[in-house]
Amino acid sequence: MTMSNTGGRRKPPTIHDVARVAGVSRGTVSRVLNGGHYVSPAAQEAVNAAIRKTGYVVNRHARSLITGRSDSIGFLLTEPQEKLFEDPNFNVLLRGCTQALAAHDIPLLLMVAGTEDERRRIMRYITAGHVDGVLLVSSHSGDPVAEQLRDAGVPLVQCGKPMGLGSKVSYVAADDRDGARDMVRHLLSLGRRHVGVVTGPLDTPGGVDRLAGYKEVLTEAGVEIDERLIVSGDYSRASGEAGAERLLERAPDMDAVFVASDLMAQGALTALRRAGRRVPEDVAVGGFDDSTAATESVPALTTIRQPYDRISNEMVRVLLAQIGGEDPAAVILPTELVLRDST
Amino acid sequence: MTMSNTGGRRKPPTIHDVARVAGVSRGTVSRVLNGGHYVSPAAQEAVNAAIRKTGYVVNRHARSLITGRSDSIGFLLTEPQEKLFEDPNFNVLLRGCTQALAAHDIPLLLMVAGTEDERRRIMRYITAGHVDGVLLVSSHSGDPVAEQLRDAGVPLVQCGKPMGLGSKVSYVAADDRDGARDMVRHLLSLGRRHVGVVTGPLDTPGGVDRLAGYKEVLTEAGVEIDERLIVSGDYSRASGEAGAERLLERAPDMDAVFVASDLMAQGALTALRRAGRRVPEDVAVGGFDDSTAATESVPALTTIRQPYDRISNEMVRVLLAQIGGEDPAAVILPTELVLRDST
DNA sequence: TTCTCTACTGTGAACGCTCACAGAAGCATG
DNA sequence: CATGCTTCTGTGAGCGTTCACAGTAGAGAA
Repeated sequence: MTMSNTGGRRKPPTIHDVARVAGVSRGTVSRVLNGGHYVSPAAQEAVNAAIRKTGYVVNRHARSLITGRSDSIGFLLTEPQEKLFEDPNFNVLLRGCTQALAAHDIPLLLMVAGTEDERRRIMRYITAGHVDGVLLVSSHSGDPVAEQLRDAGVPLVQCGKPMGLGSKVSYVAADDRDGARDMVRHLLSLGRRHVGVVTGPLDTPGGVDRLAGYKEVLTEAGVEIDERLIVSGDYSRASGEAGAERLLERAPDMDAVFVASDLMAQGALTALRRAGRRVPEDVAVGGFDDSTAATESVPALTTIRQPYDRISNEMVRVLLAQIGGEDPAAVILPTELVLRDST
Repeated sequence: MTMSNTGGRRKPPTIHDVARVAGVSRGTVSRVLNGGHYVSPAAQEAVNAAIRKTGYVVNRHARSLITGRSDSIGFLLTEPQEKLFEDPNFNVLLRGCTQALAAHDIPLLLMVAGTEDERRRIMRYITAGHVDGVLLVSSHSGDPVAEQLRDAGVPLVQCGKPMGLGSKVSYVAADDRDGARDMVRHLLSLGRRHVGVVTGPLDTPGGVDRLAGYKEVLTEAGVEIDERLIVSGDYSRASGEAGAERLLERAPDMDAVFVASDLMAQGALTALRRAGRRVPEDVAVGGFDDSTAATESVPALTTIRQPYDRISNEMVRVLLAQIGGEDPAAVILPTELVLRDST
């Protein structure tokens, strides 16, 4: 007479069971589980065999209860929700972080703070110690969440350079300024001299740095900076379209434009097409990000590749280091010019 | 002389602290926390006040240790990783599930099983009871993961109809067949009679059902089914492009095409443009999904809207019900025809 | 009065693990 | 031979909850 297995989950084996099977004590099993120092090779072996035999998996709740660590980390997105859907980079980042954490056997908790209500609940959850650290993604980068978390003593790494420089918060970012420089240099090298720019939001470091790179290269090349050729956007498709329209209106002789995100560049292409300009013959267009939008556009966008795979890896590395007691760190990664059909 | 706060996190208050402040016992606090039955109004009040005052948040690890529940659920994606980046619907689904779960105060663990190795680790994690249930997204829907989880007694809801009908697995899906019918009827109503189709993968129910809907409407309308007008794709942009190319080659008189995903439809637009066909004048194009790809295309795609917000809500609802002891359930949601510029 | 029933409250035990400590065994040193 | 050191092992306590149980108080019925 055997019990039927169907339906209910059977109770999983505990550290006790493993100890019994291996013929050792709980303590020894625990030591094997946590690095195996001060354990004889024989015991080590016996315990591992018993783990395999019983199919034991550590109960993380019991462990966390005593260690105070949760051995899980939060991926926090504080964005109006449309952003999540619009930004193709987000996926890449999320996937990268999941993978990097999986290598450490650390689960990722996804938290989206769209509304004020969600924000409060999430903050309570985090500060209650239910995650060991937070990977923060938020583009309106004066985000109070970062400071709140830092003040609560929660290890934190932000994606992208934060606004308040004084705040000691770790971050990982691409080199926006240098990327912009590369792109504008490239446009100049094509012989274009009336180079417009649609910037990102100028209350974010990314927006500011990309504009700074643009100005720097023009000055360096002896091209006078023309305020008519500078308009600002907010990284959305629509703002790219509107921005390009305004540029054409103000400076019809524009022969190239650096658009500070691929999504905006897509919008700019639409506006240029509507105005009867050929790309790249009449106007060369340069984007930023190398997102999926860049390859899907017609023509495909010349753009600046942000190394999102490396960014996610670095974010995880820096966060784990910080949880391990190290000081906050800033990492800036190089970008790369990707040539396609729009220039 | 006060201790500095900076740096370390202070120890959070426990249920003991709350009990002391409220002047009641642990048991009473616990009862308030779990629904408040058999608690006097006065005690109720005192406990709530004490919770506010102390800033108490329940320690989920301690709770889980004794209840056996984890009060968290897993969002499992078993896909080759490119899919994650390509599919704009994935974001919508993920966001929807996060939100629906947040309403129940349940954290979502994101798990991506790209490699065989990841798959094994994740299965061990899940079957060890570290999540109470799983939301499964996988397009190659003969996925063994579903059966494995079901056999392990893990509550499970799949997104999209699973292949093996015999397996008693919950799922939530859009009405693919009916959506396809609507689209093809629409194309016929425009006076088109040479309607091609680029199907989804025919080893998936979605692919099969959309094709079935197509055939059904044609037959119903007395239009003979022409095998030259049927090619199959795999939902990727590239396969849509190749598919449309093959259709034009085999049936140059094609005046409409139903493409079983927006992403493929984008590819089809590229192929049609290259072949010198105007859309929608020469060839009307209908997509499927109403993803962001549909509005970003030029021209914007007429498509079939899948109610992803409702799908995610239903997935969560069905999963929680199943965790609560109810039987597996299948939910099929209606689609909607969205008219844009491509037809 | 005495009993029963209901509404409420407190208490000890347990969940599965890690940590600190105590102790044993082996070996070299005084 | 005692002493110290290193390497290894077992044991009790406790992490913060929930749960089952016992118990109290008050109301109504006999």
